[in-house]
Amino acid sequence: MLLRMSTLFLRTLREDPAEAEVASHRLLVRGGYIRRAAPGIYTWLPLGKRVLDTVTRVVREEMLAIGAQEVSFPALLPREPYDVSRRWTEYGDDMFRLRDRRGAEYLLGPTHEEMFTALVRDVYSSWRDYPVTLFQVQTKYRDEPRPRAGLLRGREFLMKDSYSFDLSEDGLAESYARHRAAYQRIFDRLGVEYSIVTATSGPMGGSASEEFLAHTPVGEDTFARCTSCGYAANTEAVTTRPGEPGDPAAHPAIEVLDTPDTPTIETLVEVLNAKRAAGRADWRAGDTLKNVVLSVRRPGEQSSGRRQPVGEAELLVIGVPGDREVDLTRVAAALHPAEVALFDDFASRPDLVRGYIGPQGERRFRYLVDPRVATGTAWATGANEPGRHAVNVVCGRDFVPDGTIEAADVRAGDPCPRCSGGRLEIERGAEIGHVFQLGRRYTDCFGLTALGADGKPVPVTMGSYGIGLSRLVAVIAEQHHDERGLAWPATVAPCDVEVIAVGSAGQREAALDLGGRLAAAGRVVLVDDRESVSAGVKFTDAELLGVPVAVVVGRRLAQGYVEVRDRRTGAREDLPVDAVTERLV
RNA sequence: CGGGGUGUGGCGCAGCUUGGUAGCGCACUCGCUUUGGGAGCGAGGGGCCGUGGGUUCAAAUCCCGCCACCCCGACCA
Repeated sequence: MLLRMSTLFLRTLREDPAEAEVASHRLLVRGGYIRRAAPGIYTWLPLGKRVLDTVTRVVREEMLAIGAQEVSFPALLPREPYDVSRRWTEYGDDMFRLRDRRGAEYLLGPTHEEMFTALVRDVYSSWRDYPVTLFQVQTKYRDEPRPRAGLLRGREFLMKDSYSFDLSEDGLAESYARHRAAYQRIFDRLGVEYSIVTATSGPMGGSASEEFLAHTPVGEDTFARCTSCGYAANTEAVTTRPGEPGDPAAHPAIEVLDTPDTPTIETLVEVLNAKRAAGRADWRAGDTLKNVVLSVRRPGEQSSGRRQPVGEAELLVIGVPGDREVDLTRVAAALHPAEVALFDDFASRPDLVRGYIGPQGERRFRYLVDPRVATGTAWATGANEPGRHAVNVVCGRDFVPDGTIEAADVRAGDPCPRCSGGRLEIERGAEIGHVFQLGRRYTDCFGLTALGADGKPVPVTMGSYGIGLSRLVAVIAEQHHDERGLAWPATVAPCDVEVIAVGSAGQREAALDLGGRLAAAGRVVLVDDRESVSAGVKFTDAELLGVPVAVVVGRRLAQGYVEVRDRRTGAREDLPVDAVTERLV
């Protein structure tokens, strides 16, 4: 295929768009790949459309290769199936909702579990029909609270979603493994650097779940990775190695100290050392027990889909070692779907002495602790009176927590929860794929069963697998660019070669001729045949667009030579015109 | 939802303090020159100055309200 720059629907921008912060957004807009239509909603221009289609094609090929069958649901969906799954209410404000002229309610699909489940129920009935995997490539709609970074988080985005239906846990595990392997092939082919991390399942519900996170500092996910074993997990899902349990009776009795004006851990440590509390002068923040008060709200019934004040807020206190912060993202993941916020209405709870809270004695709140707070460990903590703290407060003797929770922040250097001796490092990533074993959450509520060989119904278990296609374009741009512009991997580039004509009509004709021959040999070629555009503009545009190879047809044409440039390495080489076809085909 | 900021031709911005009927660069059109690293000169086309109201002889500019958008934090492919 031959594209001519003189007629291509493209206008590059010399300056960065004001709103674009991250490189992929900036360069895709400047290079004329996409344009903003509305917040978080983008128009694809010819070059961008080509890249998106290529990414889609690769994904489709790998899905078909594992036996998945493609279907296509509407993006505009009726309310009823989402009532069945309760998501019409549970999805909240992130769902785009609308009414038809009769007042009937519709939504723009944020994800399609319901539709797939109902479809399989309506079409299949026998155990002989299973297993089956269906997928689609569909535009999804989510009214994100904050769209950002161009394609990285849009309100409209293109997604490949697939769903497996199996009659056994083993079957589900196999479908899951096949998808996981297919995803690895996809991302490898597309030149993406990524990690597979264990994840929490979020609002879809279900059990086993892994995310594919592309490595990029502009990603919105943080994950931890072990430097010696293969462990990797989203920080939300990182588990903490429990503290060593000990004998609660082995510690001296509680001792209460006057510690005026010590509202923070740092001041407390200073005072403890100054007073040689419990005969020690080596107190550190990690020896104290910090108690953080949260209010937790369970999601309640919602009738209209608008978010309403729901339920009573429940008070929850979390105990973590004093050298740790409570990471609200992790708490929210642990308590999902409840909503979590820092508690600030201390006036209403005089039993909670701010800055001096301890779990010992009688307590009127639910108390969860970090796994490091094991039975038999002793702590310095608040004495539930203003200006007083207690030492030798022993877990299992002076207080018994109501349970443990993953609430403390995860840090680089923390011990690996899986192997011994391994340490965690922290990285940023953008979620480009998510695979998980849903189980029967949807098949149960839609009554999807298969008629078994013995004439009895067999439950169907489900897996759900997604790839963000439009986000992938942004991620690839993010991982493959430099200060001059994009530098696409060959597999996703909008064209294979850009032939740049520099000079007069002779060069232009030669460039078109060369481009024609490359195209005839099966390459996708962009020829910059623009007249009255200077060589400098053509070179900088070529670097901005990021086609992997450029061929400059210019001053050495008279001697029969052209220059071949590699966008990635910057390498340049003069070649006889006739050798170019051989080299690039 | 909390914090910061911005709305002026397609893009990037100035003008606002001190009201006088809109300007610069890029892009676009025409002509001549130039021609391997964002060319020069000349001539052009294109703007409800986010929106509603108010003050005034006169509002992009001053006053009040509203709306929208962007960026940083809580959510997800």
